[in-house]
Amino acid sequence: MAPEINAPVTEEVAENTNFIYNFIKEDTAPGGQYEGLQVHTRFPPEPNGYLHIGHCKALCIDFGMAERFNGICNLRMDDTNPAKEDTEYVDAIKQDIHWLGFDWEDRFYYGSDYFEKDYEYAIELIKKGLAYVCELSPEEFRLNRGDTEHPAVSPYRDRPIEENLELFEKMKNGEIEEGKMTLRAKIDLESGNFNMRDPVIYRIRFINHHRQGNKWCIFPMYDFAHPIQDALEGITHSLCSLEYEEHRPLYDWVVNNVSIPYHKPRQIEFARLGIDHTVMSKRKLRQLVEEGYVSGWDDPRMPTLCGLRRRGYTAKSIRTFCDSIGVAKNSAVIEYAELERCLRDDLNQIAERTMAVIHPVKLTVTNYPEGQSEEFEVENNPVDPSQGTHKITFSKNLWMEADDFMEEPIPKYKRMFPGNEVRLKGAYLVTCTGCKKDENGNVVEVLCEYDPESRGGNPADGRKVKGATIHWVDTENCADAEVRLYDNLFLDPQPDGADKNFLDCMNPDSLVVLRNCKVEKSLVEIAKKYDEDENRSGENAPTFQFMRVGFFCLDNKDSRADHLVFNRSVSLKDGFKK
RNA sequence: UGGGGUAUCGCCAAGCGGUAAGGCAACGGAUUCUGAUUCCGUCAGGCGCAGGUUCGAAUCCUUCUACCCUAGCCA
Repeated sequence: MAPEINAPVTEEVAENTNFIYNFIKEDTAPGGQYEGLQVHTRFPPEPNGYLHIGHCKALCIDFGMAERFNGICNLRMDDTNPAKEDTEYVDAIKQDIHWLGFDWEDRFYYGSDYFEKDYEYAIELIKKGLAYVCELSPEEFRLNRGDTEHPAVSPYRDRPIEENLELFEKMKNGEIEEGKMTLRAKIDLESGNFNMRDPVIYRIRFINHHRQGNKWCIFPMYDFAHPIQDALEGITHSLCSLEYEEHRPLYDWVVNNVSIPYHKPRQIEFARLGIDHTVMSKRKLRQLVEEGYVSGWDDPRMPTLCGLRRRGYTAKSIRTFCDSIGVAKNSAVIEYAELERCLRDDLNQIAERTMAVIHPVKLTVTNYPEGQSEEFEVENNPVDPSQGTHKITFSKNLWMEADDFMEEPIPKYKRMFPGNEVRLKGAYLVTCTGCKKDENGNVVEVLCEYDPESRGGNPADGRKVKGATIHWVDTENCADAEVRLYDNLFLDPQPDGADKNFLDCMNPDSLVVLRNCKVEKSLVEIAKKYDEDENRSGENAPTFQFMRVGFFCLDNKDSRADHLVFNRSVSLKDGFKK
């Protein structure tokens, strides 16, 4: 049985309602303006850059809201400005949206598909006496825009309709120079809302359009094109960010003065997403890329979807995040910790556990026979036993984490220090007996003795181990790896602040590369398989939890089986307070 | 300055005249072969300020304040 149109999919749980949900519910309820219509939204990115997590919030609202009402959502490339857009981004945008798990089915459109219609509607406005050709140059236009006390002025406002028609035709035919003429909507030169002071709705641009080629030299402005696109697609709810709020009167004006075939769409605005310690504006992100502050749009420190994906963020975690932050009109800046928590939650369920030592120090089990080796089986994921186990080997010579040894322990330290007994994860109990240092006093080797009666990690006498469980890898059975540790791109929580240059706020240590890390040999096999993957940039790379260290994934660009590169997606929470 | 918005715990956020949900963070404690996870507990005598209406106000009214957006032939 087909789901009933507009019946909310989910039970009406108070937690997930928001003002937009409530508006749509009212609009589609009996007596509402869209009673009997299917909820229809759209996601309209401009193809001039890569999608970032801010877009994901919009995506979740546009697609999510439609889904919740058994409605549909279109994907539309908003490409009315030929100067800024490029086909290059279209595929990347589609890929990112699909990766997130949203589907526009067969409803993929370009704003430029409507140029013909836009043109017809412009003619309609002219014929109604609601638009005119203005010959003010851009500079003159600005000077005549008026101010708080003075209305705007255009000497061309009362041009006869016939003449407007002729001139607009000339504009269209390429007979008029760029900047010499515009088509303006005749609305209200005195409006306190400057968007209504006879806004330009068409400008001349002799530029190749990425899809229309040189078919057109006049291009509709967003404020004119967007409401028409929405109306023609049968959109009911046109959801956008807050900065369009004062454009709404113009949106409504267009919709009300042009003969649209269906119902009038309703624009509703919400606050865009802000996250601390990063920037979200396309201009700034582009600058980071172009000026080499990051390695590209997909640098794992970038808030772009391709960057987050490369970093190891799962689509699920990003959607959970967007769903958890709410929808409101308050300009919010969410703490990065919120995003991290969503990632940890997801990865904790799915990431295979493995041992890796990122700051290796030799650990020698002095009473273990030289040349002997044995195998242990360790669980792949303790929170999900169905993920099985894998084997690791143990010998006299191991690698351990430098952090896990202190010659003189600080209070509450329960790792390796002389005299302390700890457990080597999955293997044996060992007691630290000392260390060796180089001429500079740096610890180069830690020494310990194992308890042969504790195979598997459980002592024969059942004694309780006070020390920690330490991770390790066998020197005889490990691989070298490069590990990239990431931190916030910006030290300042709000690099976007009005009085600062965001480049001055950058974190010089946002990337730390460790080149001599030791990982379990079994990861090489996984990396080999991954080498054959043909869509590495479009999906998540194999992801692991390096026990006690953090969640890591293979780098989708630089990692190869003969040169492993891991990105730290997120660290583990560290409850140890020093 | 004109116009448009927004103010509820460190960060989000519900609340729509009946006596402050929830999440994140933080902090205790329990369990744990990851100082992780999980689990339990604590966390606004108060809703930007000041008045007013009301039996009762975060919710209604008035003044004020702070912050954000906007004044492109960008979207």
